[in-house]
Amino acid sequence: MSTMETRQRLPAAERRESILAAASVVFGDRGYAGATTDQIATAAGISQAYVVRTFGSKETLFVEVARRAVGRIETAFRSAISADDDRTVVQRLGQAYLDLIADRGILLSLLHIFSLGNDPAIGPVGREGFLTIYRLIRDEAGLPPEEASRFLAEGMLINTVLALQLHDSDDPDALELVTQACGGDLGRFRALAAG
Amino acid sequence: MSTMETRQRLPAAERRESILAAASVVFGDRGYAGATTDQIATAAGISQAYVVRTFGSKETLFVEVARRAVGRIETAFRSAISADDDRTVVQRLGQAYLDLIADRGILLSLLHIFSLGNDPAIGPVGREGFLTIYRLIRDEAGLPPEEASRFLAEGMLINTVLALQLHDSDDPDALELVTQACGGDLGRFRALAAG
DNA sequence: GTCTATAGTTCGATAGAC
DNA sequence: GTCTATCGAACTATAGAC
Repeated sequence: MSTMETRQRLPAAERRESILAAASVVFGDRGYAGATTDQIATAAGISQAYVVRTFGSKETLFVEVARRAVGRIETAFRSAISADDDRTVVQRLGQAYLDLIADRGILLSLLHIFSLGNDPAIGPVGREGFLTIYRLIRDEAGLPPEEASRFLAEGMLINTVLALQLHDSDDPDALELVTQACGGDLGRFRALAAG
Repeated sequence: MSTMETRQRLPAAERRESILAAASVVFGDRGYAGATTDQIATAAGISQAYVVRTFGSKETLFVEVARRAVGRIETAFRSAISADDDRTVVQRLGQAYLDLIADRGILLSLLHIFSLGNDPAIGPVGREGFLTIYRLIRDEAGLPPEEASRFLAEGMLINTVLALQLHDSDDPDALELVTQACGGDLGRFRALAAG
């Protein structure tokens, strides 16, 4: 008897989604060049060849993951902007950004995309995504350029401490820094990152 | 007759330095996994085998580049702290950080190191480097945790717009953002990045 | 101190069966 | 819709000559 459960036959759209989800995690952990289509396939529970077949190439898949990640941020921010409770817009946006930590891979994939501005295929996608987010918080949330810039800076710090896994460190300085980066609630940061 | 100039025989120490300088640029552009020892060798004007021979492995070379980059920041910051002119410490540190853009590769290599916290060999080096810089600006420059954190955040944003090459964009929003990120002097940012 | 040659591995992509 | 098998390219690292 086989220890492997039978592979499921899925409609194309669902299979695409499951591959994108797996790819987001693997790309987030290892970066574009460091990730292999075989690791993504294993994470998605299918064969390596099928991953490539579904998206045409590793590069196309990465770009799709990148666009999805930016789209998730846009959605989360628009929802935060229209929430209109007793907090300020910036507070709501910050909260929304932190919540994205729970979906492992989104912020880390973006970090890797933004670091490859030199790549002829990936660079333009990264620039477009970054500017899209900047315009959203400036024009739709109404933050002046200076505040919008500061907000993005705080986001980049969150991405960095998340990638470095400083929240899992037992160094008191690391925890102090993570606490500052996430606006005070270390426990929440850790819980979201552990998810 | 050969069109290639004769290769120079250098003392080991000098050769190591020239390889490290080349590796810093290539790793900064492509990341750890994306860079090849052959690209580094070409940039350094020597053979691929000699690069590996000199450092034992690509990984060892990358770790050495990372430690050098952190060391450069430490040196620059200590110098800024002890400068003691009419500016504030934060202003001097910010200026010192921006000046590092001129040495192509330092900030970009660091960006890539910080994004690989999950890697068993590279992760610890990244965490150690990041915390070293945090402690320096907190304990030696005397910034309270909140200010130190904000300073690091601004640094991460600078790294990001630099990697994305937004300073070369002709999009007005990109330029506005870079201007904010570097504290107002876009021309200076561009000049430094152009090298 | 530095090179050429190459071994050994890994990886993305394609072909073709079911 | 999904797999197995495999090709060909790219890359790190080693061996050995000069």
